[in-house]
Amino acid sequence: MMQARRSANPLVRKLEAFTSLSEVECVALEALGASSETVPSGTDLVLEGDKPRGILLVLEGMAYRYKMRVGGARQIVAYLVPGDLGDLDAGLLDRMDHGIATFSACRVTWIEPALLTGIRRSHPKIDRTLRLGTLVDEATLREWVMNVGCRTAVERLAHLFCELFLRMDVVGLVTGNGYALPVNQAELGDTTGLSNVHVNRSLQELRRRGLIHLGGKTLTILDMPALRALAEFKPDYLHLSRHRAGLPFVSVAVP
Amino acid sequence: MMQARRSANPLVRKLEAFTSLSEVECVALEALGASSETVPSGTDLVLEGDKPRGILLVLEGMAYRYKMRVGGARQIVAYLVPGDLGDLDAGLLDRMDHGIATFSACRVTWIEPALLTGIRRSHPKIDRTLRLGTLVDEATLREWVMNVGCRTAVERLAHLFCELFLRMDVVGLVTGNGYALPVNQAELGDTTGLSNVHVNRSLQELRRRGLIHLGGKTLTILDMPALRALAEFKPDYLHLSRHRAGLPFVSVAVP
DNA sequence: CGTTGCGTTGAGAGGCTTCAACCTAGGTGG
DNA sequence: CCACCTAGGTTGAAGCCTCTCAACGCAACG
Repeated sequence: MMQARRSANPLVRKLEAFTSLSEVECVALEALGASSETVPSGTDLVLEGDKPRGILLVLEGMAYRYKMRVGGARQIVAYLVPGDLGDLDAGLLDRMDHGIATFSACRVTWIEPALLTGIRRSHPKIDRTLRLGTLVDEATLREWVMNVGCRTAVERLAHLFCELFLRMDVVGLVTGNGYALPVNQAELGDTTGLSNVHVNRSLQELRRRGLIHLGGKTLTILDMPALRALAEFKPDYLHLSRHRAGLPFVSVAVP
Repeated sequence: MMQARRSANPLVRKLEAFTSLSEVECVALEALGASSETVPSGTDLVLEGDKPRGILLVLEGMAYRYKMRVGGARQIVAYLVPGDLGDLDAGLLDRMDHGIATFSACRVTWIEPALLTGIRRSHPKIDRTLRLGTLVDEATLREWVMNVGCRTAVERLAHLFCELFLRMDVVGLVTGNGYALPVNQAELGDTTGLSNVHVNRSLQELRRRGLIHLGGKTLTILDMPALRALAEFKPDYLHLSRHRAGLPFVSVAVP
């Protein structure tokens, strides 16, 4: 075994994509996932206007941040996959300007701000890496503005699938070039600024070109180079220095 | 005079919109703008792929963050107005995933990361407020995803103008419901994901409805309530607790 | 076995883009 | 002082990408 056994805690797995952690640091982080709760799909974890309570950590499942228009239109502004953490400094805000809900059943935990602060103070490397994670979240938002701002429907979906592939791979949730995507077509529409009808047609286009297979809430990427080329996907904004993001077909299971 | 004289440093003015600063804290911040350089409009301050050098602070003028597509299309993903700071933790990144350039002639300064770290360590309130500023930057990005994702052309422009009004007002750069907007129609298009032609027609629509006046690089808002209603502008995401953001016509000059 | 959620398909409408031309103001050089 | 040049704003026309509305299929489920 060249590689150390990977932690069961997705936050540890994610941070290890940015840096190498010591045993002590891993243990400190593992404690964060100790007590967790499981919520069904479609649960509102945070409502717009709420006072933030603790820092959300997703351990299993997929969730999303969203904003609503008065007419009922919804814009999904971020996906949360296992290992993703809510805003580190959420405690500074008096009220949330957006909501968070679950795509699928999720195992989540709410971290006491003081607890996290303590860990960050006693483990500078963890602190640095968490702050780096925040920068990546911001970079991802910029990429999403780009996505809805100047890509076509097919390109937007392709880009989303490329991004999620890497983010899921980092936490070891890609198997055989596929990953769980418990998101229906209407939700993909709210993500990409498209109607559900047009999402449907664009997905057919991606399938017809032999780029993806999407069924049973699992997305499989059949031709990663072509999908990346179509989306003009440049993974640098995810800053996964230790992860072999440049390789077209990256999988965790490596000798 | 009920109100203390406002600092000449826009960063101080901005932070005072979030919290009240002591004399000592103000002095510490003022030092950051001591040495500045002036750059002409159209200057590339940071190129995509660059290694970040210092933390950018805009003192005068307007700049923007952008990303390019290979075909030459450009997406502007953020505006930087006086008082706006680049990423606090930019030093953590090895290379920038986006560029920064100036709309107009700008006075800027590059802050030594160690200097800023020192100030943050010795002044906890400044530290908190700067981190709050980062949260607001992120919230603004989410709002921009919303803007290009699910608003019409006219609504997108209206929303942008409402947001900039408040951000400029916070640093005392609104006079008579107008502010400097040194951005041409093609650039507004790259901001909102529209063609320059359609920006032109949408601006005409806003003028025709008597909502704005735009000429000579100055934007004047003629009917703020109507403009806000059109854009569904809810200023909460800017978290300007101390600023009277809720008022339709806010001006700095107050008895 | 009806209901419900979700994917799929068709047809028509509309918002926005592209291309192209033209206009205007400001700056520069002869 | 005027001719020219350039950047940027404006307008028209044609087309297409995407939306809306509506219907239908289908599998899961009580």
